[in-house]
Amino acid sequence: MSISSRTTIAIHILALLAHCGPDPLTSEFIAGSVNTNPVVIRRLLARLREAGFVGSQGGPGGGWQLLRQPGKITLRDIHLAVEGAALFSLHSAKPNPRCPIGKNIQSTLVGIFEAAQAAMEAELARTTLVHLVKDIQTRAS
Amino acid sequence: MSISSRTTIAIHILALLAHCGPDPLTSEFIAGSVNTNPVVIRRLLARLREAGFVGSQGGPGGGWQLLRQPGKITLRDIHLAVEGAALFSLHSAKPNPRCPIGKNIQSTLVGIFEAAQAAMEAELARTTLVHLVKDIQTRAS
DNA sequence: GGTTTTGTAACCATGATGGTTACGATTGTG
DNA sequence: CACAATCGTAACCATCATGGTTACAAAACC
Repeated sequence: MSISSRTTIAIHILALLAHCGPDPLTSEFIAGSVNTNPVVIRRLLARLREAGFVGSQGGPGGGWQLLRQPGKITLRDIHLAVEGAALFSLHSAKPNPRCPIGKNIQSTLVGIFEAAQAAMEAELARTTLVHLVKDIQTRAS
Repeated sequence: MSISSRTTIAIHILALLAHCGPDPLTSEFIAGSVNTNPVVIRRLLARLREAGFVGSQGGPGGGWQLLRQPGKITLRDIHLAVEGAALFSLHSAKPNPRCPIGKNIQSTLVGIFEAAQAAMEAELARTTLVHLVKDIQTRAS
């Protein structure tokens, strides 16, 4: 399988917050842009709040605000905040320890997979929310 | 989510074929090393055969053989042969085209996600089956 | 007090995944 | 030719992640 849409939606949410300025946005408004249910948005925003990217405020006029400068949030940060697991899955059952390959393949693969994941994340780290929103606005014009 | 164990199992299978030399291995033997069901192995090997990495032979003494030199098969090749989809998923429903962010975020993200996937694959491409088997054998000693 | 909004639990439909059984087709051996 | 070994593949199932939905309590503001 592939990485779920959580990373995409989280990036969308934060890009919208960065684009729309300092006033709070409600989960319902954000859901209208993403085209999904507000609860899905709130679930994701809960993770982004744990990571310190956003804050929330209940009641009328409430909603969600960016807490950190969008130039200091990279797509890698967002991805890590909402997608916890390692990129590659190892064997579901432990391979045969009496086979020379089975006995040692996991410890060898782990290092390779971590390097591949790090390379992917480094590429995501090259784009900040400021870059992203500028790119999006460029396409809009 | 993360990448399924298909890539890991496929690498395991081909490493075993490279390690055990030219004689064919049966799916049952391979399943014993991977610790799973032979049908799971045959399903994966069917994809690897489509990619031209292995050939099969029925009947007694039959089984599976590497068709290409293990120094010319990289982990990237194996990954691509068994895991088809793009690494990142976009929105499941189309974002709101009347929102400036929603209207253009997908076309912007696609390029970024492809670059991230390419970086990950480039890292996998650094390891061939020969390298991998040597690393595994080094750990075994 | 009443409205708005968040916070979160609960439930569900869907799809991917991996395991299992089953059985036909092919191949080699005696 | 008969038989055993092996592949090829369909069918079914249990499990899990995902995302959508409803519901409702809690907090905040007017």
